[in-house]
Amino acid sequence: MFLDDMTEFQSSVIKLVLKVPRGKVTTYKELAIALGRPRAYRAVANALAKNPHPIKIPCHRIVRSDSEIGGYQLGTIRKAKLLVEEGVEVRNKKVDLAKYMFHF
DNA sequence: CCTGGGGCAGCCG
DNA sequence: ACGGCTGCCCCAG
Repeated sequence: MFLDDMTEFQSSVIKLVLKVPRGKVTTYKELAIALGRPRAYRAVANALAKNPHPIKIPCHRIVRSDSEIGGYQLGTIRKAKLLVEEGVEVRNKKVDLAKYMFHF
């Protein structure tokens, strides 16, 4: 499957992302912490940026710590749309973390 | 609200 | 193998 041809780091990031339920979000930083590399948030973002299956992998549920939805391979607009479809309200490119944040 | 500096896996020469 | 970039970032100032 898609977890094959990628590094350990990358696949471990993907696995965690798959745990985030619909209607919830988490941050790049949270993922880094969950991975035991609290300072690797930038690398986490990169891993998702190159993810080969943006459809099967809900990387749109990963937002920035400052509550901005952040970037997306297929366009920020698309990311916002996907979130809204899942029930996460997005206003001015921002989400209510206190309300939608998923904790590992 | 904007800015600089920090931090890290991947990619490329 | 080595070193210098480059990002779906973060946070203090």
